[in-house]
Amino acid sequence: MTKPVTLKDIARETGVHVSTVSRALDPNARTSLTTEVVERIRTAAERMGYRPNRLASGLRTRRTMTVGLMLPDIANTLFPPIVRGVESILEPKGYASIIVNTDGDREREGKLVDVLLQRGVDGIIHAAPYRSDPRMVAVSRQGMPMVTVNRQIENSQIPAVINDDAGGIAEMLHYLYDSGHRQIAHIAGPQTLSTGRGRMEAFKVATRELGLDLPEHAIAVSSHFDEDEGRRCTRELLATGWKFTAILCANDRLALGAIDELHRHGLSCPDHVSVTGYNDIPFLDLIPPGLTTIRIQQFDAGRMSAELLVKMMTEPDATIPRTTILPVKLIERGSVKRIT
Amino acid sequence: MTKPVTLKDIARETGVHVSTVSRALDPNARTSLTTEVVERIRTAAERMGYRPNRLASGLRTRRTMTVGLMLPDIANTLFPPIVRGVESILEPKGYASIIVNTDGDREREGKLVDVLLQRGVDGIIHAAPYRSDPRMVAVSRQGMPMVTVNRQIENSQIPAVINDDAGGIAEMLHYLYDSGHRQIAHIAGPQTLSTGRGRMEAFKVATRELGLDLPEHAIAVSSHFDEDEGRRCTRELLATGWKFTAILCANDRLALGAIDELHRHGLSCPDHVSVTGYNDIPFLDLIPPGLTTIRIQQFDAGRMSAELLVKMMTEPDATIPRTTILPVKLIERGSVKRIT
DNA sequence: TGCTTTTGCGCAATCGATTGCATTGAACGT
DNA sequence: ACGTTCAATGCAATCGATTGCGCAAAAGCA
Repeated sequence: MTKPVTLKDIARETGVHVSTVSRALDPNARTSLTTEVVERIRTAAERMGYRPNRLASGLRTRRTMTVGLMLPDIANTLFPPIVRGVESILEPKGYASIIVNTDGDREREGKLVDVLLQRGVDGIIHAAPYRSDPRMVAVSRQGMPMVTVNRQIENSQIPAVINDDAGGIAEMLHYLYDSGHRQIAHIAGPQTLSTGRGRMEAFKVATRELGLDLPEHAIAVSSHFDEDEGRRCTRELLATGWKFTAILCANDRLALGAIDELHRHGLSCPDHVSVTGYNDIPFLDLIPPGLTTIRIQQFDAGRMSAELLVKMMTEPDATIPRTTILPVKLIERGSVKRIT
Repeated sequence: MTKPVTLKDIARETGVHVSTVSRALDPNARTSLTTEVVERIRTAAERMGYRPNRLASGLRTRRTMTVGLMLPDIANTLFPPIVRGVESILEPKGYASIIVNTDGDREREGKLVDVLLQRGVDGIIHAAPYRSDPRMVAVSRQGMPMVTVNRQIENSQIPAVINDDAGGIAEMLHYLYDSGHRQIAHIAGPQTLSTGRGRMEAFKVATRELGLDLPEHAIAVSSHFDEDEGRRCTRELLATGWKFTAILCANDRLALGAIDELHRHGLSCPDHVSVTGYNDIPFLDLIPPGLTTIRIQQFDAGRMSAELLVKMMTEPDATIPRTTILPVKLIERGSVKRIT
């Protein structure tokens, strides 16, 4: 690699000291320097193709202008829009981000946090925390600016940007109720995740408020937010013998699995059973019968989490909202049938 | 942030010089040190929770153990699997990656390369280059290890890991031919990209070899690999009045757009017109009529590109294949109808 | 004009880890 | 027993940028 131009090179070229060059190139501290000198240095820097060495400046200032972005899995379509939202704020401000995939594995999460710390990130945006996540809480307590997005760590002071799960689930349940459904099953997400737990709690609250008296086995709990678990939980529900007319699923992939499993049992959606999802992942509108779901604002959630993080990194004493809840929207498609 | 433990801290604690600590902790250079000392230092380091500062070591050694990963858009489902493939190699070796999204914008690409250079990346994996991309070629010429994946920069020495476009297109065309189709249109990808250009050339070659005599306007060229352009090109094809029975599209999203546009004109796929895609993006099997397409190996492409890059970074004199072509596979679904 | 204040810039330490060279002490050979 | 060799560790420079302090010259003041 051709040796890059350094401050020293510019200093030699312009006949001044490197500290002068440093000051001349610093847009903030350009105090007490002749404009003539500043101009001379800046043109020289430009001409020589100077690019500041972020490593060196990071070492000295203890600010690397790097943030860590922890995801469960970038290949899960839920997360790329969050990433873009985050970048939309960070990149213009000069931050670069290191993305790591935890695969929902606590041990990996631990290793990856270490990786981020070794690289001296200025802050961390965590889209894959567990409801209880002592390690991340500890890192945060040590003073590392941190925000969670999409999920949250319960009983912690870590700011979270989440979607209105309670509102979304309630709205969906009312929608099913208004469509005539009374026997409504729920395929819940993993109870170790705030989204899985929160949506299940919301389901219980909302059914109670509606006066629905559902059997104990109306809820099947999945261990992963994926199609296979959607299928397994559907089998579990069918095996109870209970005659439900709708399944409210904690996310879209569980719902896709549920629809598939219903078909295998000769039950069609929505003719025999209505199914609803959550998140509104891409291409859902093209997949028959068109999953009725709750659209969440992934990009905005990413954007807002980055805004909060920047504030935490640059204004340590600023007041940061503990929880930011974004509104959601019911998307009506074909997977819910009105019954009488 | 609580001050991290440094070599100096360990040196003070164990009563030796920092250079001794450095050597004791270096798995390679642990030569000529008493095992007793090494052991004492290593346990102390462990106990104190030492984490090496990658910035400092990178500054000194000029190896940051960081690579840049340039994508068009992480939200495009084609790319996350490539990213995971890349990480599967880099992460275990201690590399972190900085991901940037070019959005197919040359100016942005330039800025982002600068960002990567400032951060002293040891190498770059580029999944979003143009067929002609002088800036990236220049960076490569300066000695920056670089590999392109999925696409390639033509007339350059930059190693590329790509899929067998010629083979895939030929296979698909033969498949259509064998299904009785003779009037076959092509919606080509952007001609500024090696994939768009290459697949179109392959289409021409393969039609010639089959003795198909297609009209000039059998090919509609898109400006982006997306649904809207698929629709526009389909309108263009329909407007010619030529009676084609199949459209071979340069990628899946163009194909989805094409099917949609055909429907709007009262033409169904595959009953009136057969349509084929390329890439085999997720959920395609769930979208009727099931797009017949070519499956490419994204994860493996990512993995191999990372393997090549690692080799370039660690063995500067190693021989690196200029082009690595991965096999593809035709996935038969319902969007092609056999005609007589 | 002589003294104080301000301005403009250089000096040198610093961030944490690495590494060529110097040094010390012990082992070795004769 | 004494010079030589080698093993084990210390010393100090270095990577590139930043920044508190200091110094000299210029400006301001009476």
